[in-house]
Amino acid sequence: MKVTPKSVRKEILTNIRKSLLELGSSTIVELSDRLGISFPTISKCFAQMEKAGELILVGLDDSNGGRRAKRYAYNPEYMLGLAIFLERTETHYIVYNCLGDVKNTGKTDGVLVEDDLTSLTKLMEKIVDQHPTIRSIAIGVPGSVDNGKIFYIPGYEQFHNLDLKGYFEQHFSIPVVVENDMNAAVLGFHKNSGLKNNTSLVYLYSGQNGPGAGFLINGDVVRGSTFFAGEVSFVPQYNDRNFRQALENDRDSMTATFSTDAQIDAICRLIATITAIINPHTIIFCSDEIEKTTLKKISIGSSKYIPSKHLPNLTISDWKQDYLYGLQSLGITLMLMEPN
Amino acid sequence: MKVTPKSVRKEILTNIRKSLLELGSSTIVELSDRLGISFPTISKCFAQMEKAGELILVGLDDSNGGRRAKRYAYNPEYMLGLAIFLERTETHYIVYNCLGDVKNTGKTDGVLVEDDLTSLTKLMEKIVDQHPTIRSIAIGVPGSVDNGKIFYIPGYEQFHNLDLKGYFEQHFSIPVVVENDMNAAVLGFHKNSGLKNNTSLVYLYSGQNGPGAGFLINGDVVRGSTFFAGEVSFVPQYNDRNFRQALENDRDSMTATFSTDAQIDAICRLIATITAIINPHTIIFCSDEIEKTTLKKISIGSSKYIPSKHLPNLTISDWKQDYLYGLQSLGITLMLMEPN
DNA sequence: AAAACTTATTAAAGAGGTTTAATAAGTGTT
DNA sequence: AACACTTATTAAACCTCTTTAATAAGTTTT
Repeated sequence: MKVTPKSVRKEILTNIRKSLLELGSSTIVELSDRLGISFPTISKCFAQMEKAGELILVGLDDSNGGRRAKRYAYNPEYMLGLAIFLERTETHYIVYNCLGDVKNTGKTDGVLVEDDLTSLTKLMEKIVDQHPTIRSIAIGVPGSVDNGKIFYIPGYEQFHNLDLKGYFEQHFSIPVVVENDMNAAVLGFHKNSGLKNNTSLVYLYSGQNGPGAGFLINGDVVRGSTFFAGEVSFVPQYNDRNFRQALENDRDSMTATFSTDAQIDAICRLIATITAIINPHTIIFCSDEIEKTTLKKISIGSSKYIPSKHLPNLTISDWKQDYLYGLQSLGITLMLMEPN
Repeated sequence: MKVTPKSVRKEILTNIRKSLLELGSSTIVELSDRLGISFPTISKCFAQMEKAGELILVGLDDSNGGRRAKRYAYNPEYMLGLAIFLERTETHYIVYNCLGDVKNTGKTDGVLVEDDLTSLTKLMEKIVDQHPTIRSIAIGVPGSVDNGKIFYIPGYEQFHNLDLKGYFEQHFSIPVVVENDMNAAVLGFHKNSGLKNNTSLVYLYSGQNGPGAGFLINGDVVRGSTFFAGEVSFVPQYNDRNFRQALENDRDSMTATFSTDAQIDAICRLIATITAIINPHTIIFCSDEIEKTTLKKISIGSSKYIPSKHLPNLTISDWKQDYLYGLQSLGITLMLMEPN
C-alpha cells in the first residue's frame, strides 16, 4: 500500500540481495534486466555494497564481442542469522549465513517450563556476543503466534499474550520473527521444494495433543479467525467418530506409525476432505510417523473418494529439518530487508 | 516485486482515488497524512485531476485558526464500469459508476448455449457505445477461471481454454476481468461486510451440479492446484456417504430448502470440517436455500463437533446481489488502476 | 596492425518525488 | 485597526532513479 522513495530504495536493495543469492553471481546488466531497474542504479548500489564488504568481485565474464563484464557475488558471511526453537524439554539453535550454511549449533534444556525469559535471554546474549554479525533472530514456538506475539500456547500458560518479538527486538536491536512450529515447517518445506509462490501445501503431523496440520494456501500461512485452523482432529469422519477418534480407536501401541487399515482409511478420508476444500498441490507427512508403503496405500485409498487427477502429491519429509529450514528462511527474509 | 518510477506513480494515483472514494471527500493535507505522501505531490495530482474533470471542488473547510482548506471530492461519473454475468438461460448486465450507483441495467438470452462469442460481443458493443466513459469490464462465468482464461466450464465445452479477458481487451481496448461466479460472490460479500482484508470467508451454495463452496482465505480467492477447490460435495461424512449423498438421500422434493434433521446434521458436519481446517470468520448461505430457523439449528448442531468459540458466524445473504457486487468491486478496482 | 564493430561502464541530463522556505488567507488580542 | 499567531498552498532547492550520450575495453575484419 505505502509507496515512498524510502520504501522504494529499501525494496530495490532487498531485491538485489535476493536475486544475487538466487543466481549465485551476476553482472550489473543481468540484474538490471532481471529486476527491471536501470543499470546505473544497480551500479551505484553495487559500488556501495562492495565498499561495505557485502559484495565480492569474482572475476570477469568471457567476452561476447565487447568489453568483458565484471561478475559479482554476494558475500554470504556479511550477515548471519540466529534460528532458535523451543520445545518442552530442549531448546535448539543454529547460527547460519545467507546461504543457509550452518556456522554454529547447540542445544540446552527446555526454557518453556520456566517462569520467565531469563535463561532464554542469557542463552541468546551469549550467542549474539559470539557472533556479532547476527542481523536477524527467528524463534519457533509450539503455539499460536500473531505478529510476534504468543497468542495461545497450551501447557505453558505463563507465556500467554507475551510479545516475544517486541521484547527481543527491544533487547537486542535486531529484527525478530516468531512463528508457530507447524507453520514454520510447512514454509520450510515450501521454500525447499522450489514450488511456485502461490501453491497450497498441507503438513500433517500427530503431536502429543492429537493430530494437526499446518496449511499454506496461495503461499500464505493460514491461522484462522480464532487461531484454530489446522485442528483436523475434530473433522467428523464416520457416523460416530472424528479423525482423532478414528486414529486412536485403532492405535497400535507397539509402533508410533500409522498402519492399520482403519487408520489408513481415516487418513484417506482426511485427504479427500482437504482436497475437496482447498485442493492443495502437496500433502506432507512426517518421516517418523509413516512408512513409504503406507503412503502408497493412502494414495490408492483416497481415490475412492475423489477423482485421482485432483488428488495432491503425497510426500514424506523430515519435520525437524523443515522446521529449522522454515525458521532460517524467515530469518533470511528479514535480514535481506535490512537497510544498509 | 517490481518497483519503478512508473509503477510508483501509478500506485500513487490509484491510492489517491481509492482514498477519495472511501472518505467521500478530502483536503490535500488529509490525504497526504493518510497516504504518507508529501502534500506537494498530492497537490500536483489534484490539479491534474481537477483539470481532467476527475475531481470536484466541493467547498472550503471551516477554519481552525488559519487559512481555510479546499475540500475536493471524486467525480463518480468520470468513469463507468460494465459488469456482466453469463448464466445458462440469461445474461444480465449493469452499468455503474465508481460509487456503485447503477446507471443502466438489462438482460437478454443466455449466450453460453451459443457456439461462439458473436452475440455477446454485439451486446457489449451496444452497451459500450451507449456509455463511452466505460473504463472497465467485469465478466462473471459459471466455470473455473485462471487469469481471465476460462479453464473449465462444465456444460459449455466450446468455451474451454478460451481467453475471454484477452479477447475483449483486444476488442475494446478496455481492461477486462473475468471471475468465477462463486468467487465473485464471496468477494462481493467480503467487500460489503466491511471485514478486514485478511479474513477468511466461505460461501456455500447448492448448484445444479451438486453443492459447492467459494473460499476466500486471508483475503485471497482459493482456486486449488487443479481448480477443484470448493467441491465440498465430495467430503466423506458418514461411514458410507459423502456430503452430496447425505443431502440427496434425504432430499425433500417438495421444497428447495434444506430442513430435515439428517440434512442439517450433514451441514453441521461440513461446517465443523471447514472450521477444523481453515477456521473462517464467517460462512454464508444463500437466502433462497435456507431458512433462518434452520440456521439456528445448524449453529447449535455444529457445536457438537467443535468448541463453539471457534465456530464461524453463520449468515444468510442474497447470492445474486453479492455476485453482482463482487463483479462491480473487481471492475472498480480495475478502473482505479487506470493511468490518467 | 589499423579500422569497424560490440558490449560494459561512467557521465551528464531529465523526470518525479521530498523537504524546506515563502506566501496567502484566516483568527484572536490589545 | 494593527499585530501576533495558525494553517493552506505555492515555489524553490534537493535527492534518487531513468534515459541518453560518451568513454573504455574487447573482438573481428581487412
